[in-house]
Order: sequence, then structure tokens, then C-alpha cells
Amino acid sequence: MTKGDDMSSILQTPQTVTTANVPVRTPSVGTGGVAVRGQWLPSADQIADWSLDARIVHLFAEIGTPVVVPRNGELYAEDGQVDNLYRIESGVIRTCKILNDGRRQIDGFYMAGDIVGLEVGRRHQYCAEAVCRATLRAVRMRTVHAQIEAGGDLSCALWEMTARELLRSQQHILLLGRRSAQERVGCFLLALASRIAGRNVLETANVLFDLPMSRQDIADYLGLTIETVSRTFTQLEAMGVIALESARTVRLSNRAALREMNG
Amino acid sequence: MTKGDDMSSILQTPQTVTTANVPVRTPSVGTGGVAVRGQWLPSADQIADWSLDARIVHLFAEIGTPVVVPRNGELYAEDGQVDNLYRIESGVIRTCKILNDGRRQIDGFYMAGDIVGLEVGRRHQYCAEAVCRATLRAVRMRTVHAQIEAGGDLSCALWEMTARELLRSQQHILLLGRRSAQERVGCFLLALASRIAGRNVLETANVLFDLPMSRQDIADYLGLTIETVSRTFTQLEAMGVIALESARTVRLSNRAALREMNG
DNA sequence: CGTCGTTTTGATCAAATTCAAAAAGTGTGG
DNA sequence: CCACACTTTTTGAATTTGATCAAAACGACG
Repeated sequence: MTKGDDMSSILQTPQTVTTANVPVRTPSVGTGGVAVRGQWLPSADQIADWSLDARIVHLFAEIGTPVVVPRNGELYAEDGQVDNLYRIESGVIRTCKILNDGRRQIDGFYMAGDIVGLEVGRRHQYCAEAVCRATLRAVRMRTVHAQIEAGGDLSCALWEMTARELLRSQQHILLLGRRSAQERVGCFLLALASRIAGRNVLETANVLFDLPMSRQDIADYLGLTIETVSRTFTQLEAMGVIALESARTVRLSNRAALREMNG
Repeated sequence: MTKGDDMSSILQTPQTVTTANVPVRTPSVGTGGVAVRGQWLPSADQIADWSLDARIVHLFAEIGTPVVVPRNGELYAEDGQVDNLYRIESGVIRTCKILNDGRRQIDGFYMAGDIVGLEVGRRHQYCAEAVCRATLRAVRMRTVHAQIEAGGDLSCALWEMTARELLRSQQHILLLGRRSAQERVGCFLLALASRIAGRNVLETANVLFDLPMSRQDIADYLGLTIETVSRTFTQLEAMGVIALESARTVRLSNRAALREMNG
């Protein structure tokens, strides 16, 4: 692993509030429970600014209004007015663009603790939908902007969030531009596992986790077709790299092989 | 054109200093001449903050130290320390990632007036090289950070720059994930033309412009091979969409067709 | 148990890659 | 100015990867 690695940024890293890995989040997807501290340590390479994170988390907890989006429901539309910033409490959100002939490209999947809807322009550049029923908290953008004006260097935190999104996008570009179907699926599974199961799990025993999204969603994220994704799962299973307990339940049996795919 | 359009953001828009189209830049690539005002109007959809732009341009003009990078020379390496922010005065810079087996993905091309090297983390996530001899001005990141601390809401400008990069990346993801070779090349040419010749030219007569980069660079940007890029140029020429005065000189003969490719 | 949506598998097809070589450009030195 | 070496671009033929079309298997749910 020398170049082009850092799988973790392909999907959301454990937290997206700033470049520091934020220690406040719900324990697992779907519980919507109380935030738990200290699950990840900020890497030395990242700017740690806990007070800002705490402030953002606090902002949503205090003045955020609850929003519930049903499975496949739309949080906001492409070209829609940017008026809220959301923090996910449970469930999974996908952001995507759709070409006028129906081709769809999923930009990213967002999970509990992640912030979605952050954009600088006035209109959303992509739409956001729920992969599965999601609960969120919304804060008006004008409130956020007011906070910025009020001097607290919240803008710095927003910048870092945007920068993190940019890193993720750049990894995605490399994946889509230069990786084979097998590598794409491998990278995706490894990144998703570290997001769902926690980074620490990657060093321990075989990880077992559920895929919250359909094969179609995975295909549209990886720039493949649903059939190719399905076949690739089968191939990886035949190679002994993964084991499919069910279509939506994956065990990573050979993480070394997966990490190798990262090139 | 309803969704997934805005070709212009695939490559650099005329200016990347903020979301506003900045009116200060050199007249054309390679001259390194004096900046000219008022070439583009900021679109209504973008946040115009001229004073910030002006401040950034001024910063580079006043305290920036000149840097010259020869053709194919490296401005900075992937994983290299982030210590400077650069503004291009002439020439073209590419940013790219390289997989350990040599596969390369170009993230973007940057031209006169663009800012390169902006990253939030401590280490560069990609390398930057000169497509052709480039002259730049460098400002130390610590100076930039000092400016931020000093209260001027420069961080807001940096945020907007990062956000603009993010938009570009998202367009690139759609291109790599869901577009055919022909569409990729078409989108690329249209975007490059509007970047080089100016947005206004897109509404007027047939645009004629030079490609500063090789077929290999284009291939690595579009996630294709050099042969496919070459064949696609030939196809587009046969279709009457473009005309190749020489390998590096392109005329867009049918911009409607190109714009249609944008879906 | 039957229906509906999702996933898998099979057969065929097409787009893009690979390997190979020719053609066109560029620059250098005689 | 031409000859030569070298790089870039184009073209051709064969191959491969992933897409498409079609249908079967599977799972959830009323």
C-alpha cells in the first residue's frame, strides 16, 4: 500500500463533521440511540478540532427539527433549493445524479452521524434519497450562515467537511476511471465494512455485516450493471475472498486480498 | 438539458478562486501577460464576492514567489507535504493519482488563473505536474492560515474554492461512471473549449482551439485508453461534430450535437 | 400459497482494450 | 535544408470485459 490507497475515504469515513474523526455518533445504524464517545482516534494526519464538532453536533441536537424519510423517499431533489443541512440519526441516504435518458450515478452513501445537504451554491447539484427508512435532523441553512456571521469559525468546520467530501470524490474518480469490476466491488465492500463495523474491526477477525443497499444501488455507485455486480459477488465468493450468508449479509474472509485490490 | 448538465464544471470553469467567475486572468495560456478585467459575468446562481477574490489575487501578486515547472515536471508529489498554495500564471497543470501497478487517473487540468494545491489535510492526496511548461506563484500555507486567523473571512473563500472543486469532481464521477467513450470525449472537448476560448464563444461561431495535453493525458482523464481516445476523435470527425486541423487543433463544428451528449 | 420485487445465472452481443505496426510530427545535427 | 532518431498519433486485427436480453431462483409478505 503506497499510493492510491486509503480505502476508507471511498465511502464515508466514520464521521464527516470535520477532518477529525468525530467521537460522537450513534452506536449502530438503525438504533437512533444516544451518542457514544471515543470510538475512533483522530489520525495524526488530520486536523483535530473537537470543539467545532461538538458545536455542530450540539446545534443539531438542540435546534434541529426531526425529519423522517421512508425507503426510497426523497430528502431533496436535484436542482432543489438548498435550505437545510441534515444530520443523519439512523438509516442510509444516497446522493445521485440522473441523466435525462435515465442513467443514474450514485455519488455516495451516508449513514448515522453523517451530514448531508452541504452545498455552497443555491441549488442542490444532486438529489438525496433514502436507501432505507432514515431519520434525520434538519437545521436551516440561514441559521448556519447566521452562526458563521456571528464569528464562531464554523465556516472552517464547513470547509473541512467539504474537503472531506472532495477526498472521497477523488477516490471515487480513481475507482471509476481505472479499476476493474472486481476491484470496484472489493474496494466498496472493504470501505463499507470499515464504515459499518468500525475501523478497528479491520484488524481483527472476519467481519460480518449487512448491506443496507440493493445490488442496483451498488451498481449505480460503482458504474456497473446489476448483473455484473451480482456476478462479481459470486466470483469473489468462489475465490474465497468473501462469503455470502445471504444476499445482503457479507463476511469478509480474506481481507488481505481485498486490501490488495486497492493497489 | 434538464439534469446532469453544466458541462463547464467538468474542467475548470474560467476561474476557481471563488464560486463567482473572477474577472482577473491572463488573456490566454502561455502569454503570462497582464491580467485583464471583465471577461466573464458571474452567474446569478453563484455567490459573488469580488473583494475576496481581489484579495486572493492581490495576495499572490504581492507576496507570491515565482515558480517555473518544465513540461512533465512535478509541482508536488502525492503524499508530499502541503506547504504552498499556487496560482497559475501560464501553462497547464494536471493533478493525478497513480496505482502501484502504474495505472494513472488524472483528476483535473488547471490553467492560468486557477489555484492548485489547496488541501485541508497535511499531505497531498494527488500529485501535480506540468502538462506544458508552467509559471506559477506560490504562497506559503502558513501565510494563508495566518490570514485566516487574522479574521478576514478568507476561510470562506477557501471553502468556496473547495466546494467548486467538489462540483467538478461530482461531474467527473458521472462522466466516468455512466458515459460512453464518445460522450466522454464530447463533454471533455466542450468543457475545454469553454475554458480556453471563454464561455461566450460557445454561443457564437465554430470554436477553434489547441489541446494543450496529449492523447495519453486525455485518456487518463477520461478513464479510457489512448487508442480509444484517438479512434473517438476520428469518429467524431467522421460524424461532422468536430474537425481536426491537426492532432492538437480542434474545431467544434456542431456544438448542438456536443451539447446533446451532455444528457 | 401466490404475488411481487430482488438476485442470480445463462447466452449472446457490443464497447473498449490489447497487441502490433504504420503514419505523422518534432527536434537535432550534419 | 535534409536525414535521422524519437515521440506522438492513428489505424488494424484479435481479444476481453462488461453490457444486454431473457429467464429462473429466491425471499418477503399478504
